[in-house]
Amino acid sequence: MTLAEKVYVLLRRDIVSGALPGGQPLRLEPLRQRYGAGFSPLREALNRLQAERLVVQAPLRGFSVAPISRAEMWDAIETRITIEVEALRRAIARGDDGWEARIVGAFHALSRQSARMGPRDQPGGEIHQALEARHRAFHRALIDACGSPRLLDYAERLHAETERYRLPVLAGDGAGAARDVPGEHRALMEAALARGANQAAALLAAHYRRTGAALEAQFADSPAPAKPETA
Amino acid sequence: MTLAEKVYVLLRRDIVSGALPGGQPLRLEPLRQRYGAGFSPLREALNRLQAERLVVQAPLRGFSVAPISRAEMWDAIETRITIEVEALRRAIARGDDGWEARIVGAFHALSRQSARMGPRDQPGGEIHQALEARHRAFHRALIDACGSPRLLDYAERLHAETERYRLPVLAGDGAGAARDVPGEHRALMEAALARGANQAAALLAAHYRRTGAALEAQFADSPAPAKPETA
DNA sequence: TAAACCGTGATTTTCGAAAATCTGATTGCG
DNA sequence: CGCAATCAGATTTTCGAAAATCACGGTTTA
Repeated sequence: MTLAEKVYVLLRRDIVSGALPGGQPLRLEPLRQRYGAGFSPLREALNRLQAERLVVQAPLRGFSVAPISRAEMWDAIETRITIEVEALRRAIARGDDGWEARIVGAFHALSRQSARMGPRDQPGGEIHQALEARHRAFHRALIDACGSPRLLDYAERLHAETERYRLPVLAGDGAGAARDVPGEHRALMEAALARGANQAAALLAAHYRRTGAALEAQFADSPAPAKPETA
Repeated sequence: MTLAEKVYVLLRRDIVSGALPGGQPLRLEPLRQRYGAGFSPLREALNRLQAERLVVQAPLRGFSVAPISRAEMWDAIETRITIEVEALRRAIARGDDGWEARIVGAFHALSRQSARMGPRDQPGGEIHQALEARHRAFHRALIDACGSPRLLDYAERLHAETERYRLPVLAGDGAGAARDVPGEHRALMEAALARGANQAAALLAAHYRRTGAALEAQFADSPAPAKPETA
């Protein structure tokens, strides 16, 4: 693995996790020290991330982390729904026994790790990171049999974009208020295994929209959503 | 505009037009002479193109133009249909008078340039390039009011990917055999203006699938689609 | 006073050399 | 004779310096 690729992975993780918050300028000298790489691999990684909408570049004024906003969050979520619903429909139409088995397996692993999470586990901790990995693996397993490398690619990118809004919020406490996420996952799995395309699609869309609604709180204060009146 | 960005635009054009054919290794020293740039801007451009699926990188073995194949072509086309149909539905739901006006205008400009094309115009010539630009502008105008920067982004990328299969074929003669492309465009425009979402979606999908079918001929010989039998 | 002009320092961008790695052919050995 | 090890040339990747550009504060001028 080349150094440029390592830096790409690290930078991506730091942006998605929120360690590098939206809008933050990415000056090259500090990045050089942080990631122990020269200008070339750094700039290569930044250019790749720019193509993924995680970084923006202002010519001759450098890079910065792509800003976040309510509108951007919803666009990422709704686009993700468009992509993943289509992929899910195709997977339901094409998936074989192996596809079903991997869904069941991924759901089981997710449930186990979910049970392992205590209320005192850090959002960045090892237990939680494993949970995130299995959550991602479950959603990926659902659409894995869709047969389209591009849909899977876009799904992966939109996953990263939406995680930028979810992961930092987990630090707060009242995140999953009155919501049965494992139940949603189970219903989704059962609809997929029963080949109920319409129902699975509706469940998947509702799942992501509910997450989005729960994440709206973080925008409650400054970047106003509605029309300005007095100020 | 930085040098890296210029190189990106040039490289992209050369790949989409087929001047750099699929699979061709992109050695850095020749690229350096061809585009008059050092390693850094070249590699930055290549990294961006890699994220757009126009270039592939083998670590420590350099870059090459993303290979083309029947399967890749259809994946690009079907993904494009998924994206643009969704964007078109949203545009039809949201578009205002300005959206309608831009569609009518783009269609008019496209028709004019289409009439201007004689049978002796080169595929790379100025007249034909203007036609391509207006064709692209028309399809873009249809979905411009969708309100989603990501859908428009993906549509743009998939447009580039599919053009890789269409542009080189235009050099041959029997391309648009027995096909009324302007008529398809007109029907599409009329369905969009009439806010017939389902019909417009069907017309758009058929439009792209028909193009794909016409482009299948180029794979007739060597990269076989079905199972190999004797050889 | 306000606006335009110009240094100065910081930052990005680009360059070409140096280091690291791969490819292919040759040699040596069992 | 076959196969592993080795070497030379080609290529990619990385580095840090040099060039280009920007931001900003001070100065001059109308």
